[in-house]
Amino acid sequence: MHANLFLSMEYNFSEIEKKWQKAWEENGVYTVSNESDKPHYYVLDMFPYPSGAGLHVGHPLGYIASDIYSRYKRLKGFNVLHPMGFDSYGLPAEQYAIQTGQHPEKTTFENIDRYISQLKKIGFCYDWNREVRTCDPKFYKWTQWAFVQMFNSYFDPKTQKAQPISKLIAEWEANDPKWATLSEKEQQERLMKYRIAYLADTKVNWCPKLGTVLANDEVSEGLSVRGGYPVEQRVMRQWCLRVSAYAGRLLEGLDRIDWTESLKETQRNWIGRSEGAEMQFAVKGQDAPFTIFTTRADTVFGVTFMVLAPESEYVQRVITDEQREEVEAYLQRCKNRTERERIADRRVTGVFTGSYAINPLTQGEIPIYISDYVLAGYGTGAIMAVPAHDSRDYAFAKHFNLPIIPLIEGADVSEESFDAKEGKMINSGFLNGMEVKDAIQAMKEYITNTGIGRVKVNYRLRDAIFSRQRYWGEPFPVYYKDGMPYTLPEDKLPLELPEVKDFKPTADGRPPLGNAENWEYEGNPLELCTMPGFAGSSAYYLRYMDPQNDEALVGKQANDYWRQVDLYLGGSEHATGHLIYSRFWNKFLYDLGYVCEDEPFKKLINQGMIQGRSNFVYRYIGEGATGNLYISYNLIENPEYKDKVQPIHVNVNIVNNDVLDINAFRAWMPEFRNAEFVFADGTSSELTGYTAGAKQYICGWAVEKMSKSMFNVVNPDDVIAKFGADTLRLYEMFLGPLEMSKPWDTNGIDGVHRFLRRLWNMYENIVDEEPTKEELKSLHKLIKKITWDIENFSFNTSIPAFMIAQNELSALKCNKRAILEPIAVLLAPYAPHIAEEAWHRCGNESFVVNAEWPECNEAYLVEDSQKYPVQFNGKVRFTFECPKDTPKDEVEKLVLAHEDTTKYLNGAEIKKIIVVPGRIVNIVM
RNA sequence: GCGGCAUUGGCGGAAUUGGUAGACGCGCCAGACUUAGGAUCUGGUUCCGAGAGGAGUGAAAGUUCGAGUCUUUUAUGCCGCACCA
Repeated sequence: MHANLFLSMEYNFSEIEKKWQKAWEENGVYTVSNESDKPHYYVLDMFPYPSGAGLHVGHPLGYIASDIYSRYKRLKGFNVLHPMGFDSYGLPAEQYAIQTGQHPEKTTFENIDRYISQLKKIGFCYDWNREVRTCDPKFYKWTQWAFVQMFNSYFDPKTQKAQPISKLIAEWEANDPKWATLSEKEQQERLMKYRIAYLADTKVNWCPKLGTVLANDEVSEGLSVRGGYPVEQRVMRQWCLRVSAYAGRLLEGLDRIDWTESLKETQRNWIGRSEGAEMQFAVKGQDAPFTIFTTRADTVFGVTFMVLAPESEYVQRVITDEQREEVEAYLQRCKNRTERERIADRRVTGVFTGSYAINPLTQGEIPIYISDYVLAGYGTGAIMAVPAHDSRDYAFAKHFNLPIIPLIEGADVSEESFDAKEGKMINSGFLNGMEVKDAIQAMKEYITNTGIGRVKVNYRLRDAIFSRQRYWGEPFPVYYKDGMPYTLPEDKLPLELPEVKDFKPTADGRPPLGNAENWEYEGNPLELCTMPGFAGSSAYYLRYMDPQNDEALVGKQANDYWRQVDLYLGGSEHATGHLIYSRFWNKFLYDLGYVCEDEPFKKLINQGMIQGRSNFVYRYIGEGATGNLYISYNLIENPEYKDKVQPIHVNVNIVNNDVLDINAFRAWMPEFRNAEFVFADGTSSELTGYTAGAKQYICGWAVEKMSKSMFNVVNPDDVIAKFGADTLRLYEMFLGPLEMSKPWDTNGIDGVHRFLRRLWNMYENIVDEEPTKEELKSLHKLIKKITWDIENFSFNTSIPAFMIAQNELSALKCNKRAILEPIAVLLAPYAPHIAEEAWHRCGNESFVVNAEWPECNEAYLVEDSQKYPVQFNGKVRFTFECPKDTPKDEVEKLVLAHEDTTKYLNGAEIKKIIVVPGRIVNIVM
């Protein structure tokens, strides 16, 4: 009887959460319509790769934040699109399948199912009817479709827009008599140089271990980001996307979107705009000059040699016969060096070609060298070297004993180069006496006027390599005829991924699709490569707007309604990959009129990473050690144990608030079965016979990456089983500011759980009584705070606000509907299940997720003490408004004359008035 | 080397426009209830000091009546870019 009564009051989170998740699903509460009178708002999470390990506690951080914002926007009366899907094509999914010896389709679907069940338990308000999977033919039809559009388009530099390639053909037909004389193949070859998706022989990052080429953002320090395998440079015929054509617009668009400065800066670096000049240098004894790029046109008078990249097309032209052997040896050496070796070993290397260039200003003869410090892919692959004012040229000049001519007054170039762009020019003909900045400008004008060169903007951004010699990706809708590629007609899309006998990658780069039978179109062979992982993720946000549409990627009506992603949440690791490709892809579709916004993501927030928090036990290894005695962390600095203990990672799931569950520890692994302990108070389990309970063993801890080998992975399912989804959601937000990295630390989760339990108790017996002024103040303070927090993405500070309100109201023994009902609404974004139950306990039939957000009435917040000045440190403070430029003594007079002054001071004697015009007045009494 | 961000008690972190630093939670201390406590409740908890009082937001300087907040210098940590001419 007693026990039953007690149980009925208990906060049974698992029952409540199951009940409401079921009710929401059955009633289609989160189903979103494209037809609504309400204002629209689109909140998007970066969709996950469904990896084999499942979700850990770090993954949902961003999802929880976006869910809070979505629910808030709904309560504010918006029609909110908040979808979820799976980035299920590409390397990670395939690597997992290979490692576990299964077909990628099987593992991918299993992983997705697991992800969905984990996500559903957390109580997100996703509209699952709109789920997309990039490996679904219904979805990748539109990835292939976009590729076909890119193949059939070119970038018009005049309008800075993509145009149908038919326009280019029409122009050539009209104005270029040569065009008609070209063969079909020659015409195709010429067009290929303009297409936005094009096939070209390029230097690529080839990763033998993964058996595929990789894009620049998939390679870091010469190793593949995925797996960390070595990457080498190779020339291969590959599909590429002409992303570089959009460099200017990608850069300029950053100014119009609400992203963090650091992320924009990362993209600006990656795009790498640099303003400079291209200049022609004649080669002695040859007709054709070659072109270099420089940002320091002012330093032409100090050029003492030229350098070509080893892969430069100029190289063969300038090798003299006597130098040929030496040069070829050097070129061969460069070819064999991996990217990683080149980066690791930065010793100066190079070779003289035997030829000389003519300095266009001094007419002096300068030697032409080849060195791998000049990159073929940037600028023209050739530079003019000014050792006095460029550190790389300086190192080269010192090594080969070449002259160094200082060009700036006072620059000491005996030990190192002077790279700064400041000072007065010397030794520079007509530039002498000018400031560097003016000299750059003057030289640009000079070379433009004399025809030596022209002003040029260069970008570091390269075209994206779009082929992968892998199985698990979108097939290209491309067949080959006479060695040239043609795209499939649109009504043949999707071209489905075929079954193959062996899908594993090959070390020699033959794509697995070569194993497919009948892989041809009308007797012509189909492309064997597949698309990279970023293909499917580049436009998925558009598909959510209109996921069932068979006629278009996104229907015009749906796109006009939702327009773009209003809020995008995800990790900053996608800054130079997905977030560049998506912006490029969207701009391309915008140019062709398929979407109505030029930028895909209006506002973007990066959630911080959740690191692991590892726990340690300390095995005694000193004198007489048996190997199964463990010393409590607080004792390891004691003389008897210092330097005689060995830290061992212990599973964080058997540690609670750094206290080890010693029975669970003994059961964890056979080697710990007979473990004995020295507890926090110095008593030993051997001596006292304790096995559990009263004595505590304290574990040490450290912040490390969350990984299996450190036994610090925490599964959200376990947290939910123990505390419930609402506690998990609240606690993840409570950990700290959204955008900061922080360790997952379970210490303190009890505090949040306790709060929910106490709150729960307040909804036991609701009454319809008039609230007091104090109760109203608590409520309205909370409304104001929570509203501000959510609008400013400061979710971590909301939880304390709820706790304070709960404390205040339970001290007042408040159980009034007028107070508790709006609190349930305020809580709904954060802890939707308990809020729903509370809402129903207040007597509501509808769902709290459809309720209306309460408005704060400031009148309840005004206190008598706030109407009058706050007194502190002998000063009286209040705000006195007057124009900012009022002189100080004038303000003093105004203050003294003001009726409030006499009222506030209430007869006290004024000793001093401190005035800050337009702001605050302190009056010292 | 270049760029961005951070630094506040034993810990995570508050302080929203320059206005009483340390909210809230954890941990710890004390008490209540209890056979028991890794349950619950109440109170305390920045540091030094018995106290009055003093010091205090990585360090140093500056602006200001007033600085965690603004400026400069500097130290440390994290992240991004890097032979990009």
